[in-house]
Amino acid sequence: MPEKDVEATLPKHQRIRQEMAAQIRSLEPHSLLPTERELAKSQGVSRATIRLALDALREAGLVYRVQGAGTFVAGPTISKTLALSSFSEDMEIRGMVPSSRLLSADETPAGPELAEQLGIETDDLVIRLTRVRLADDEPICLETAHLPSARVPGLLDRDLGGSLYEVMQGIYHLKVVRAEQVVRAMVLDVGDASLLGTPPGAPALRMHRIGLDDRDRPVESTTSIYRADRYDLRLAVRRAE
Amino acid sequence: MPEKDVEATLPKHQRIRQEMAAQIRSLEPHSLLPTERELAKSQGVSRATIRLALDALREAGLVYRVQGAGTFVAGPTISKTLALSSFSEDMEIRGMVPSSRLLSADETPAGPELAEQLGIETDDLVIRLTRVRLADDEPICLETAHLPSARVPGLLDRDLGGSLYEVMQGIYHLKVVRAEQVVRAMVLDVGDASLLGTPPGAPALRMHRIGLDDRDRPVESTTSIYRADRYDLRLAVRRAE
DNA sequence: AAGTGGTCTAGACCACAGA
DNA sequence: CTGTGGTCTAGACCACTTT
Repeated sequence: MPEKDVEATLPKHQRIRQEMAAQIRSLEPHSLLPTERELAKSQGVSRATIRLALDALREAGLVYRVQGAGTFVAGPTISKTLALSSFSEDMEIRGMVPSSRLLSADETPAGPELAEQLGIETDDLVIRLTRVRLADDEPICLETAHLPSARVPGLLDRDLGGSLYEVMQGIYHLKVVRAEQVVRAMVLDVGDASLLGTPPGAPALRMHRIGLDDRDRPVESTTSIYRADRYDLRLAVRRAE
Repeated sequence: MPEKDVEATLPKHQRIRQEMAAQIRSLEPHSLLPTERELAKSQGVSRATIRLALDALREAGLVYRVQGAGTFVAGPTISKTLALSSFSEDMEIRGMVPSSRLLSADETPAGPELAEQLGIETDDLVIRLTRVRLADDEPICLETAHLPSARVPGLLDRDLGGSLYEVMQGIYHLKVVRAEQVVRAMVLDVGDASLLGTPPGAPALRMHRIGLDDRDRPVESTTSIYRADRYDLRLAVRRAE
């Protein structure tokens, strides 16, 4: 029962954050929350701990604070703060069933560009996976991932039909916690269009991602091509400062 | 001289954050920073204050922390955390000179869709601005903004050739601090293509934004169409939690 | 074992909003 | 004015790594 253990060892501010998040969903936008001092008292913790929880809720776009006035429930948010997510998670959030069709899986020397992106040598090996990603059995995305072979030994022998992130984390203890993404619009050529089941010349979103682990080391360089008619990118952005 | 006053009234953790950000830029990636306790001592503040500064630096992607080991300089970041920015700011960051060609400016009833987005009544008035946005005198983006007339009285009589956000903030004290964006790929039709100086059928990024002020009230609904060959979207994303 | 960041406490004063 | 969130202190113990 890891479930209970995890909950038991959760820091207080995270537990409080989760409880409050659940409650907030049932409140009207712009309703006033209890004051930080009241929450501290009722939860039996210090105000600093409550502030940690509220900070996270504000970061997630669930509440906003007005100095001198109080803390309020935010308006509805269609999108999280563009949390980094895998294709599988992304589709599950949208209520669809993700699947995958493997087109190719091999190992080659990185070459100059990938070596630079992944922080390895030009002739170090990388594993290259090309997959069609489907949601509810409809092709949505064409994805080519490159991983440094040294970080994922034996990956090619594993089941590659599901979430790559889950395999990376579960088997290799590789957690992608940060990524740099570049998004462009493009039109599909004949080859890509046929793989995605669209007419050639249809628009698509081309996303390139370099994923970094918890020590800021690059662990993936992935290019994804999404059908524009089945996919959009939703993001909540906040002013810096 | 508001300059000095502002600096003088800056909270300590923000001042420390700025100092450290400047120093970090001259350090090698993955170098070890002083410990939080050392920083607290050398800056003459408490550890909690140092942590506030470091939290902001981590949020900005400049450092990462490893429990038990220390705080380190992050690798180079091509993109900020997709800070919310206006077209003008966006182009200036890319080292280009932004300008604007006004196509139309008028006032109409909101209608059901805009009313819903802006939280106003269907027959409340909105100001609609359509502009071609240029960078270094080349058309980049076709932008249609809708603002609730009640929030920006007399806007149509002002100079609309520059940053709308600057006018909103400077004249009307409207600060957009948060936005919901939806990004899609599209192909340009004949009309849009000719305004942007591209062939019809060329790809473009279509971005719709609802901007919210510091009290979470919608203040703009804007659609921007960017030439794919002159514009990409760069974003740094982090894992939630 | 020693030292790091992660969490938490119990206070305090400040700047600001609102009646 | 009162009460709010914003900032800050000076501790303490815990979880974790060992650049």
